[in-house]
Parts: sequence; structure tokens; C-alpha cells
Amino acid sequence: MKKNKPKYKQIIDAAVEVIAENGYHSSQVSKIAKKAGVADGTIYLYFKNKEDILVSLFQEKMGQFIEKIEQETNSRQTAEEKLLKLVETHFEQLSADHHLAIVTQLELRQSNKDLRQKINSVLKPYLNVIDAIISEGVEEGLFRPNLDRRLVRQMIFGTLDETVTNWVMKEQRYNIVDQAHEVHSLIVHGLARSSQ
Amino acid sequence: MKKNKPKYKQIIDAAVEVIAENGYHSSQVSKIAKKAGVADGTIYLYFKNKEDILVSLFQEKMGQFIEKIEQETNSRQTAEEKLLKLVETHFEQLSADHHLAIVTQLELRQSNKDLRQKINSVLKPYLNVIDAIISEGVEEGLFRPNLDRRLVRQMIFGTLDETVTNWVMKEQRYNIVDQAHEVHSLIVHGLARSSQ
Amino acid sequence: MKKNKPKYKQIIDAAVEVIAENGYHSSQVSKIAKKAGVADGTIYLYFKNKEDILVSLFQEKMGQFIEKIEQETNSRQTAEEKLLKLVETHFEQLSADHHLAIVTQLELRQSNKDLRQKINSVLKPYLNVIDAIISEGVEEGLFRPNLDRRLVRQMIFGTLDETVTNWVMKEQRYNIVDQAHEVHSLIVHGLARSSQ
Amino acid sequence: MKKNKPKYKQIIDAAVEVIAENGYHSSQVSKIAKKAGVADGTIYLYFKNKEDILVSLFQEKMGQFIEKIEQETNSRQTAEEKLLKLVETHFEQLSADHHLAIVTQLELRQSNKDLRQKINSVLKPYLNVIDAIISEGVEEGLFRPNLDRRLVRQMIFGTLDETVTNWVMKEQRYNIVDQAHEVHSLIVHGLARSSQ
DNA sequence: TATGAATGAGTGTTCATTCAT
DNA sequence: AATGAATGAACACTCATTCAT
Repeated sequence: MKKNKPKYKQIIDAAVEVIAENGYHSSQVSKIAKKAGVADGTIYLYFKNKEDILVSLFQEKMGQFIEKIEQETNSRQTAEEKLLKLVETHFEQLSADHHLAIVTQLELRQSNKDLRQKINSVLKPYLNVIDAIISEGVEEGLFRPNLDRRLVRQMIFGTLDETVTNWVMKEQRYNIVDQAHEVHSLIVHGLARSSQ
Repeated sequence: MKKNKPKYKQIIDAAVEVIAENGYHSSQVSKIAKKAGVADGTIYLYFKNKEDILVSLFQEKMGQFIEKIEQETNSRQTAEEKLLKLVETHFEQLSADHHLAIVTQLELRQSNKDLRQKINSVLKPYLNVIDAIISEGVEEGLFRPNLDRRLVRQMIFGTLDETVTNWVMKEQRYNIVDQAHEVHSLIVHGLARSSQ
Repeated sequence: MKKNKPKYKQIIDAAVEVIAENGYHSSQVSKIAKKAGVADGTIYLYFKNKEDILVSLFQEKMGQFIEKIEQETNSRQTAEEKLLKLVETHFEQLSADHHLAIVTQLELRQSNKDLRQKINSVLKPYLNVIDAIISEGVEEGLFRPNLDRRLVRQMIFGTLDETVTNWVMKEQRYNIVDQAHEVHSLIVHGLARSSQ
Repeated sequence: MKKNKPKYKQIIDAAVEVIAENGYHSSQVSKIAKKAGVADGTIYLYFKNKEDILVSLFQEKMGQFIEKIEQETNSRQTAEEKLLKLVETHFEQLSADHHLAIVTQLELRQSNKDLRQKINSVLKPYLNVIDAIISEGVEEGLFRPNLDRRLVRQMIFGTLDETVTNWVMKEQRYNIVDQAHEVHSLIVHGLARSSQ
């Protein structure tokens, strides 16, 4: 299995670094190879083409990302707690890897439709986690029963994504994890005064 | 003023069409020139470079977009009503111009960091509109007083943006305007049962 | 019509020179452009791709080559005289353009199957000229009536081609035109002292 | 002697197959190694480089080819009979090995000048066989005494080569051996109804 | 002997921009 | 103002060959 060989991870980590530092469009394969300490040709022993590096990068990193979120949310009891843990873990993980944050929030969005479609399919499991929490919340009687699941999912993901993107564009000058409670509160209770 | 000459708008409209139909990466300057019915070189009498076409496109179209939202929201009394009108008008306008929806939600995101920064500055007035509504809501006592304005703005914009993007990616097969009330409700009251 | 613009011929002539001097595999597009005195990109205003330069080169040069042979053979009366004129003109023309001789006899044969197929179709009119002369000779009663036309054509073309190729590979150190009569004699009368 | 080890022949036979099936330009060393059932590196224990495989292939196969022709022609008495046997044996052998026919007539011609020069030197003994038959024919009084040996050799080889190449390009859809007599007749007696 | 992972040189083509007319 | 022919920089990918095991 190529994915377990050291050079596979070496190249992916180099790609994250190179893209974060140089931007998507200045990240030539040769630059990634150099940073990874391998020859250009070696890249093609582990990846089908340049796009495959990027898809694999996203799969690898988001796989771990989502797995961690699954674990953490499962350690909580109620949907509300799970949702808070999801927000926290989402922010924590991207906080912990600034390069990755830049790559996922800014650089990888510059990719073409085809690549973006693949990236979206990697995100599917994450959306499933959100869906499950919503369902749980409804069953528990915590959340309103007549919620449009798709819209809710879009609100949650859109809010988190926009929040992280803004933080990255502000060059990560504040602590985003500190905002988890407030974001969670906005999602659960909205803007209105009457909620508590 | 170049912006008022007919060819200026002609080129911008051609750009929207070409990008919507061919995608960002297949939208060469020559293709835009052809669609606009001018020579390649003529483009450069009206725009500094290719990026300038895209920025101008966004300014022109978003300028109208935001102006319309300002007008519509101002015709409402309370912050809650204004917010609903904002969501509705946001959805209506993109619903009314499918090409523009594709360009703003999908294609222009493939641009590089530099261009995206400029695009963001065009969005600034929109964010100000949102901010004003929030402030109003707080003053009216409708919204919670201790809201983090930036986070709220990100929740609102992120939710709308994600909702529209999903609609575009689903090839606009459903009526997004129908969802305005539900989205508004989610923003104002959140997921929780206890809100009304 | 691009074929009549000066740069079209300029590029083709440069290609003949570059290929003759550097060999097929060392004839990069950039080298041809440089020799032609144009930018690399200009090549692609006149030719679809590299292969198209080579096919066009062959069409252009062989078109003239074959036309000349048609003219010259038509100025003769009998099939035998026509055949002699054909051999002479074939040798004369390649003698007169050493670069072209190298390109057609050696370098262009290194091309892939696809290109060679196209090259063969350019040669078709030449084979038709040969066929016509054979038919004429048979009708005149000069040539044997039961000849297998295809085989005869292959003998004639194969003999001329092999003769020229050998001359080119011997670096054109002797006068091939001097051999026209002898080659013609071999084709018409064969090896035998006296046939009956 | 490496040439007698089993892997040597194994690799050459693999090369013939791979080239016949995939074409010259798609016949990578790794593909030949795989077909031969050895590792890529093993190739280089038996051959200096890729070109050496091809030269060796030609030497090996043409060696047998020519040897067979020498034997067969020697079993005949007169130069004319020998020539007929040469034509027949030439056709028969390539008829019997379609892969080899494709490789020698089409694929190996795509090689560069350097390789083609080496290939030509492998053909030298064959040309000598032809020369000997011509000399014999002249001595016997069967062939004209003032023949230009080189031209005759080129006529004979050019005719055979062109005939076989056409047959291969027509995908070997007819029986080329059937044409040996006619080809022989053309070589010996030419086109003319009656020479004197 | 044999392996096969690793190497790295080499090139056709696109397209934003310019500038002589 | 308008044209459009000409420019030339930039880059992913292949594959013959090597060499540590």
C-alpha cells in the first residue's frame, strides 16, 4: 500500500507547506518535490498526477480531521453538547495546523470544478456527522422538530467555514477557539433575545 | 469616464456569460472579446488587465446587488423584517440571474488570493448593511445585546453564501427563494426548541 | 489563406533546414521558430501543432515535386520516354535540394505511424502518375499486358526510393542524376540479357 | 557469452512482441522487461542500453533470416533460379513471422539515424548475397554484363522492401508469397514486352 | 545475478499582453 | 479609438538508466 510508505506522507506534508507558503498557483510539482526531498519523478510513483496530490492531501488531512470530530462528539451526551464539541474541535484542529488552515480555507478553493467536486465528496462524512447530531437533537426534543435538515447543515457548515476563513484572512491574529461558545450559541439560539 | 461608455458594460456582460458558460479557467480574454464583439486589444483600452475585468465585473454587479438590498431593507421597519427582506432579496437577485449566480458562487472563487482580496473589499458595504441591521435589532431589544457583531455577520453571510452555493451546485433545480423564511428563522432563532 | 502568407513558407523552410541539420528528434519547435525568425507562439498561428508543421512541409514540398513530375512526363510521347523523364525529374529535384532530400529520405521516416500515414496519402498522386504511365505503356504495346500494376508500381517506387536513400546516406557524394538512364533501363528491361 | 543465456533470447523475443503490439514509441524498456518476465534492471545486465536491444534484435533475427536465404539460394543452380529462391525465401520468412514483419518493415524505421546506420550494417551480408547472385548471373551470361552492381542491388532490395512494406501496411491481408514469381519476373525482365 | 525504487533531464503548447497600423 | 498579429514565459509529466540491497 503506497499510502503507508513514508514518502507518501512526506510528499503530502511538503505539498501543504509549499501551497501554504507560495499559494496554489505558484506551487509547481518540482517545488513540492524539492521540499519533500525527492526527485520530480518520484512524485509520480506515489500520485497519478498533480491533482491527485491535492485530492490525496485533502483526503488524508480531512480524514483525520473528521475522525477526530467523530470521536470527540461521541464523547458527549446531548446533541447540544455534541454540537459545541464539534465547533470546538473544528476550530482547535485548524488552529493547531496553520498551514493546513491556509490550504483548506484559501488555496484549495482556487482549484477547478473537477477537483472541487472531489474535495466536496471528501467532506461528505463531515456533513453526515452534522446531520446525525441534528437528528439526535430533534429526537431529544432539544431542537425544533420541523427543521429543514439541509438548510440547518448549510447554516452550521457555512457559519463555521466563514468564521475560519475570516480568521485565516486576518492572518490568524486572534484565538478562534475562544469563539466556539459564542458560535455555538448563535447556531443553537440565533440572534433573538427570547432564546436562552 | 470609461465606465459609462457602452463597450465597458458590453465587455463585462460578455465576461459574465463566457465565464458562466465555459468556467473560469476556459475564459480567455480573446473569448470574452469575441463575445463582446470587440478586438482583443480593445479590452485593454477599458481594463488594465484580465484581473481588472473580473474585479470590475464584481464591482458593477455587486454594486447593484447591494444597492437593491439596501433599498429593500430600508423599506422595512424592524430589524427582523429587514433581515428577512435581506435574505429574500439576496436569494431573489441571484435567482433572477443564473449566469451571475454561477460566476459569483463558483467560478470567481477559483481566482488567486490577490483577486479574492479585492472581491472581499467589494463585499464590504454588504457586510456593513448586515452590521447595521444587527445594531438596529439590538437597539430595538429584539436581538441579544451582547452579540459579537463580527461573528454574527459571519454566521449570516456564511449561511447565505453556503445556501446559495449549494443551490447552484445542485444546478438550481429547486426554488431557493422559497427557503428564505426558513433560513431567516434559523438565523434569528437558531435550532433550539425554546425559541419562538 | 494562411498558406499564402510569407510566414507560413518561412516556417516551413526553417523546418526543412533545422530537421536536415539537427535530425528529426533534435528539431524542437523552439529551434524551428528561432531559425524562422519568429516567436515560438507564432508557429501556432500558422500550424495546429508540431506534427502539422511536418505534414504541411511534406504536402507543400511534395506537391511541387509531383506537379513538376507530372508536367515533365506529359511533355514526352511514349510511356518509356515518360518513365525516363520521371526517373530523371525525381533525381534532379532531390539533387537540387539537398536539405529536402535528407528530410524526406531519412528524417521524416522517424515519425510515428499516424504521421507516416498522412505522409503516404500525400504520395498518392505520385503513385497515380506511375500507374498512368504503366497503363499507357501497356496500351502502346510497349509493356507486357499482364503486368500486376501494384507490383510494378512498388518496383518502380521502391527502386527510386532505395536509390535516393542510398545516395543520401552516402552523403550525396556522387551525381545521382547520372544514374537515371541505368535505373530506367533496369526497370524497363530488367537484368536479363535478352528476354523473350 | 551472454547471447547464449536463456534470458538474452527471452528479452529479444519480448521486444519483438511488445514493439509489434504497441508500436515503437510505446515500447518502453519496462514494458519489454515485464513481458520478458524480468526486472527492468536485468535488461541492463544483457544489453548496454535500449538501442542495443533493438540492434541485437535485428542482428539475431536478420542473422537467421539471411542464413536461411544463403542456404536456400545455394541449393539452386543458376543465378535466375537463385534469385527466384531469394525472393521466395524473403517473402516466406516474413510471412511466417508477422510480428517480425511489422517490426522490421514499420516500427524499427522510426528509430534515429544512428540506430538505422547500425541496422544497415546488419543488412550488409544480405546485400552481399544479392551481389554474388548478380555476378554469377553475369558470368553465366544470363544477365547483362555492363550492369551497375550497386544500382541492381538497390533495385532488387528496394523492390522487395517496398513490396513487403505495402503488404504489411495492408495488414497482411493477401498472400505475399504468391507474388514471388511476378516480382522475380519484373526484376529479371523488366516491364518491356521484349528486350533485345 | 537479479531486483525495482529512485532519478532528473527534456519540450510542446497556451494565452495575457503589446504595439504598429 | 480600434485592431489583431505577434510575442515569449511558464510547467506537468515520461521513461531510460542507475545502484543499494
